[in-house]
Amino acid sequence: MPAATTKREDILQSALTLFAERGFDATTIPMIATDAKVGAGTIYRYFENKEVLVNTLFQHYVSLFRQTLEHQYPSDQGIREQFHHLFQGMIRFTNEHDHALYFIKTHNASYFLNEESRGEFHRLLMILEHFLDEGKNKKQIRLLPSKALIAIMFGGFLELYKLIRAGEIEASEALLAGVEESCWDAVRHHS
Amino acid sequence: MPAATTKREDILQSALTLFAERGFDATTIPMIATDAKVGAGTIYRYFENKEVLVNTLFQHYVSLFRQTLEHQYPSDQGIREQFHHLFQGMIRFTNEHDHALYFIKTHNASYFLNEESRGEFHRLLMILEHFLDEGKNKKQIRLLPSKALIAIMFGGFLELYKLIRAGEIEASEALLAGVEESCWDAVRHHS
Amino acid sequence: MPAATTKREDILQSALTLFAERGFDATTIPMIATDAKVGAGTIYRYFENKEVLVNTLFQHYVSLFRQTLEHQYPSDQGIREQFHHLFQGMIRFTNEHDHALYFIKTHNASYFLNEESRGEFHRLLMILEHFLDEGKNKKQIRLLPSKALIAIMFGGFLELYKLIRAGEIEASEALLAGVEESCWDAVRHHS
Amino acid sequence: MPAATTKREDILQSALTLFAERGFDATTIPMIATDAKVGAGTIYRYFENKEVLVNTLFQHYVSLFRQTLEHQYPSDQGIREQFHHLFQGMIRFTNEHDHALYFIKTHNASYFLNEESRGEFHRLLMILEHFLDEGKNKKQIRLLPSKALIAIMFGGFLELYKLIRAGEIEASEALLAGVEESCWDAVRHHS
DNA sequence: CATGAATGAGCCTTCATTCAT
DNA sequence: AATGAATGAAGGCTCATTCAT
Repeated sequence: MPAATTKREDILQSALTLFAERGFDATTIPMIATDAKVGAGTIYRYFENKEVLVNTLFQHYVSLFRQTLEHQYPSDQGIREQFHHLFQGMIRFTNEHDHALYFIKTHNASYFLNEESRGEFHRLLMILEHFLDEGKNKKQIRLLPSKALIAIMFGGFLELYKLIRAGEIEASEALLAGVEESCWDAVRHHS
Repeated sequence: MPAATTKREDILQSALTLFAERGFDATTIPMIATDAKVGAGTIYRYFENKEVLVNTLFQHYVSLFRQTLEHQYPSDQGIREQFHHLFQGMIRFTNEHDHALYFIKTHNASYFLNEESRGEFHRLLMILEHFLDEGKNKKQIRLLPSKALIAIMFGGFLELYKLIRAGEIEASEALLAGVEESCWDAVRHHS
Repeated sequence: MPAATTKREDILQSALTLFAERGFDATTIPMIATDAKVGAGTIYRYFENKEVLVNTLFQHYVSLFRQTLEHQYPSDQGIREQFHHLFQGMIRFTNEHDHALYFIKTHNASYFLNEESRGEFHRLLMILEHFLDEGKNKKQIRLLPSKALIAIMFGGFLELYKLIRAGEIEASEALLAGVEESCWDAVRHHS
Repeated sequence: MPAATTKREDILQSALTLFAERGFDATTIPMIATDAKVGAGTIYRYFENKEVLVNTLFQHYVSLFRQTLEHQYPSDQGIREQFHHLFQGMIRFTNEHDHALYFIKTHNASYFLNEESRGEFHRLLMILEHFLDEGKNKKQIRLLPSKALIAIMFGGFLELYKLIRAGEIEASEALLAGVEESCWDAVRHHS
C-alpha cells in the first residue's frame, strides 16, 4: 500500500541513483521514468523540468547532510572529537542515503545549479571551514587553505566510498576507523 | 611546415580541454571542431566516433601519466623518497598537460569507457598499489587497503588542483609541499 | 438549483471564448476545464474528444445564427428591408453571443471540421445566397457570384467586429448604420 | 540544377502554404520538412526556430506587399485611380504569391509575432489609412473609421480570394472588375 | 457522476554522423 | 584529405485522453 506521494519519492530516488552513476547530462528523463516505474510525463507533475529536479535533489541532500553534521555537534569538546563527529556524520549519511554524497560531490560545481543550490552548498562548506579555521587558530590543524583540507577529507573519503560501493573493498568498522585516522593525520597539525 | 597530422593533435588537445571543462556529455563535436579549427567532418577522419575519441584521449593521458610516474622511479631509495617521486610526478604531469589529470579523474568511472581504457587506468593504479604494498610490508605504510589509500592521495591532490585551476587558491611551492606532507601523513604508518 | 447539465453549458461557453480568443490549436483542454470550473476529465463525460467539442460548438452556433437570420424574415418586403434584417441579425447575434460569430468566422475553414459542421455552415450560406439570387433576378443586387458578395458582407462586418472587440473602435449606432450602408452599397445593383 | 540556397526557399514556400492552410499552431516542423523535401533538422540550419521562421515569412511578405502597393503609386491622380491601383496591387500580389495575403490576414494579430513583424504590418496599414484619410478629407471616402473601411476592403477581397483558391468560383477579369467596383462602392462617399 | 493524477504519443529542437563536393 | 550542409534519431517537454478513486 503505497503512501500518498510515493511517486515523487520514487522519482527522486531514481534520479539520485542515475545522476550519481551517469551524471546529469547522461541521464535522460525516460531513463529516470523507467527506473522509477512512472510515465515520462509524470515527472513533470512533480518537477517543472529536469533542472528543477536536480536542484531539488541537490538542495535536499546537501541540507540533509549539513543537518547530519550539525546534529549534536560537540562544540565544547576537543578538536579531535569534533573531527570524529564530522567523519562519523559522513559515514552515517552515506549509509542512510546511498548515492547522495557522491552525487553532491560530482555535481557541486555544475552549470545547472541555481543560486539556492549554490547557497546551500556554501553553507555546508562553512561548517567544515569553521571547524578547520578554529583548529588552525589553536595550532591543531595544518596551516593549509581550508578548502584544500576539505578537498583532502572529502576527496579521500568519497573515492574510498566509491570503492566500497563497487564492492572492491569491504566497509568494516576497522577500515573506517583506519581511514578516519588517516584523514585526521592528513589534516591535523604535526609539531 | 606543420607536421603531417597536426590536425589530429589539435583535435585531441581541444577535446581534452573541453571534456575537462564541461564534461564529455556537455561537449559537442562542433564545439571541438571549432576550437580545433577544423571542420566537424574532419574529426571523423581521425576518430571513428565520439566515444572512440574520448577513449583514445583517456588512454593516451593515462598512459602518459603512468610513464611519468615510472620514469626514473627511485626503487632503490626509501619509501618517503618514492612517495615524493610519485607526488612530484603528479605535479609535473599536471603542469605539462594542463587539463589531463583532471580529465582522467572526472572521467575514469564513466559509462562510455571501453575495456582498454579501463585496463589502462587499472595499470596506473597498479603502480601506486605496488608502492603501497611494499610499504605495508615494511611497516612504513598504514595497513589499510591500497585502493583506499590511493583514493585518499588521488582524491586529495585532485580536489586541491581543481581549486587551483578555479583560481580559488594559489599553487605556491609551500602549498604543494604542505599538501604533499599532508598526503604523506595520511598514508604513512604511524608507530 | 442549477439545471441538470449546467456543466455542459459551462464547458461550451468556456470553449467558445477560448477558441475565439486563442484559436482551437492554442487552447488546451485543461484551460477549458479551469475556465469552466470543472475537472479536465469531466469534459470527456460530455464530449468524446476535443474535436467533437469544437464541432458541437461550431454546429450549435452556426445553427443558432441561421435561426436568428431566419427568424421573422421579411420575405414580403423589399430587398433593402431584407438586407437590413440580415444585417441586424448579425448585430443582434453578435450582441447575444459575444464570441460566437468571430469563432465561426475564424474556424469555418478548419481542418478539424467534420461533414456535419461543413454542412451546417453551408446551410447558413444558403440563406444569404438565396437572398442575393432573388435580388439579382430583380436587378437589385449586383451580378456577381453570390459567394463573392457574401464574402464581402461577411468579411467586412467581421473584420469590423474584430476591431470593436479589440477596443480599437467603438460600436456606436451611427457606426453600425454606416457600415450597413457601406455593405449595402457594396452589394446592391447600381444602375 | 538547383540554385545555391534552394532549400531555404523551399522551406519558406512550404511553410507559407501550410501556415495559410492550417495555421501556425496546427503546422508542425515535420510537416514543413516533408513538404519541402528536407530533413527536419535542416530547417534549423536556416531558421533559429519555428517562431523565427514565421516572423521571417511574415515580414518578407508584408514588406513585399507594401512594396507592391507603393510601386508607381499614382499620388497625382484622382482617388478612384488610387483605389484602382491598390486593388490591382492586391490582385497582382495574390497572383504572384499564392497564399501570402491569406497568411498575412490570418496571422497578423498572432501572439508569436515579434516587434519587427508588428511594425512591418503597421507600415502596411499606414498606406491604406493614408489613402482613406486623404479621401475623407476630400469628401470622397465615407466618414467611417479607416480601420473599418480597410477591414471591409481586405475582408471582402480575401474571403473572395479564398473561394477562388478553393475553385468554387473563377477569377475572370470581369469578376475582379466587378468586385473592385463593389468594394469601391462600399468605401466611397455617396452624396 | 466528477475528478485529477497518470500516461504516452507527438512536438520542437539538438547534435552525432554521413557524404557530396 | 578536408569540409560543412544535410540528416534523422533521440531528448526534453506538453497535453489529449484515460481511469482509479
